[in-house]
Amino acid sequence: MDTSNSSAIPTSQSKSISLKPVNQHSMHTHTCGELRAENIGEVVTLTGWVWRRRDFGGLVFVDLRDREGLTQVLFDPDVASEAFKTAEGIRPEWPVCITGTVQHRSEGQTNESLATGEVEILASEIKVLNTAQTPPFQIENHIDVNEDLRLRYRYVDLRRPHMARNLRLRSDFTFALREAFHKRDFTEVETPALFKSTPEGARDFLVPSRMQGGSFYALPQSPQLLKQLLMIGGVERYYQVAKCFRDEDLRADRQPEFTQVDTEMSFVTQDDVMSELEDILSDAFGKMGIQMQTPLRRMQYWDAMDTYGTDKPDTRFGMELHDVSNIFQDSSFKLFSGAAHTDGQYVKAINAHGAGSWPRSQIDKLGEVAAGFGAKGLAWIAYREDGSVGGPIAKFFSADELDALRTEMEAQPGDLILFAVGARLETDEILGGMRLHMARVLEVPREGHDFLWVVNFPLFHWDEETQSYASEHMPFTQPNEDQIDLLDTDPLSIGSHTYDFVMDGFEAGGGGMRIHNADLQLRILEKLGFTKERAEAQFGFLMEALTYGAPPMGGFALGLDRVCMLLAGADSIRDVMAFPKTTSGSDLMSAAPSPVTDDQLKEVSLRTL
RNA sequence: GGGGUAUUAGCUCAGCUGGUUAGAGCGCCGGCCUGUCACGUCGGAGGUCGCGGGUUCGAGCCCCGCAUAUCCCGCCA
Repeated sequence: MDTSNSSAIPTSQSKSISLKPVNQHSMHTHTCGELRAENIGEVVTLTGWVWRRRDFGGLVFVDLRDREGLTQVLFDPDVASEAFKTAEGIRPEWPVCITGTVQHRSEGQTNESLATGEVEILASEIKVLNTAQTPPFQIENHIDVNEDLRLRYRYVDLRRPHMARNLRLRSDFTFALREAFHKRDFTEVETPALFKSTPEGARDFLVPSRMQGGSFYALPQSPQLLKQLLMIGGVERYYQVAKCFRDEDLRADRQPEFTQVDTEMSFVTQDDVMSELEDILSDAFGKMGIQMQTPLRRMQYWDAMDTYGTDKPDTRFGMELHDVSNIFQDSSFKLFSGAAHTDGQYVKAINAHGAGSWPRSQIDKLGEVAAGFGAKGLAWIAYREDGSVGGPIAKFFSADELDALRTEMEAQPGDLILFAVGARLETDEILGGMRLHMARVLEVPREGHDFLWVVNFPLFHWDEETQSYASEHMPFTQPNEDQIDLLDTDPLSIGSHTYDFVMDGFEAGGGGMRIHNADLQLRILEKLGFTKERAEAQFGFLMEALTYGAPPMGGFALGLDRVCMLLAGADSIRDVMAFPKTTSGSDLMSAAPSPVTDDQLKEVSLRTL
């Protein structure tokens, strides 16, 4: 969503990183964002694109735009008749080179919304460097353009000031991270983009091998295995700005290729890694003008689930989940009292402030929303403005129950209490989803940025579909040492050395300590349903490496695109990527993916003839 | 794989209950204009109403299918 005003000046977000070029070589003497009153009298040359042209017949104004901003150029036939004639014929988006004298604008004609608004250039010469077709859409922030058109003409879209600003912001933040890592003696190592297919987890992008027909590389889903091997290789402190590839369906915050700022450390404890990361992140965010208080809050996984209904809570607003099972233990409403008396069953609730005055029909529609989060129905009670209690199930509750509920939920007149009944995770996820939905609909304010760790994820969860244990994070995660005995008796209760970095309700990064013992790694893989043979075929190289003196290690990966999206205030990571793909995985500009020739297929043994 | 929304001029959109020649703003082209800055003003061009089928005397509008974009669920160790 474009919220910027019409002043079309891309500016770098980060104040502390110097963007002033040193010994810059180019056709111009100044940028279009640079000239001020102190430059008056100087003869300057600017390059850029024609943004707007205002032709007064006897006088032409041109706003010249480059990535730094806008400068007004004045063409006066009495000063330069050739240049004036040329200026009458130029059109928007033509690249031009203009030479002239910086002068103060006429009395009362300065433009305060423009950084260069005090001055203008009285042109003596203009060189047309190229012409341009009328662009498919106008180069303005405040125009919403269809995504397909923007992507088809991405190079035009990128000229829009907010897009230029986003790319600069991303560059600044990436640089700040690199600086932070580098000055803490991390080594940046590039790992291969052609690697082995390890189809656990996300689907791999496959690359057929020409030299070994019938065999395939895969593009890495992350450098996870490679960075562990780097630790075994003695790198000790590694980082990389790494492209990752996952062949899964897209979302506003998911692209098939994306960037992680990946890191790993050796001879460390979990606290060592988290403290180091806090230093690095607060350093980098600080350079973007964002204060991050350290140490960060650490929230236990199950606390996050039970209180916010998600493992990536946005804690900038309340509306927490409450376990109200006790209140309804003896209720005549059997759905509630039944659950309250059953082990592992809960009655939980959230309070949506202000939705209690909604009309019945609107509240009923929430049931469909809740169904989307797995609810079979949605029970609710409205505390009406007139003091009465509304809702189809209100009649089942005693005055005591309603009072206890009112106290527990801190319900005021006009509040709406939404219930979920069922198993722990089930109720958490339903109400977690409803909490975000209600916050969005009720426009609950969410100011500033919110950072926290969610720690101690379970090692496994039970996958109903495959009827097997599955890693909550990934198969190389170090289990809590004092719970390893539970592997054979109660694996689901084992916690792990894991930490997700949550920013504004997004999973902005995640990491953990890794298994550095080959036997334990094999045990875990077997628990995940691997036979010894398959574990060997898939991860044998890793387990072999672990036997050559693997140090204790742990690390982290930051989702660079998501963080940049949040920093830019964008709605999609597409807006902080230069050339993103559509939700069907197409590049509309180049029309990739596209068919290839039979000859190409034969070369990689995908077609025989 | 499933669900929602959208698709009308170059762009963003309006188009009522199915009824005459499909409109607006911006942009574009041309004229006029020496202080504008989203300049003003006068005029003009510009439409396979996403595509295919159907219902109807008549379809931009109703029905079916398809395509594309987008949001969400599944999926994303």
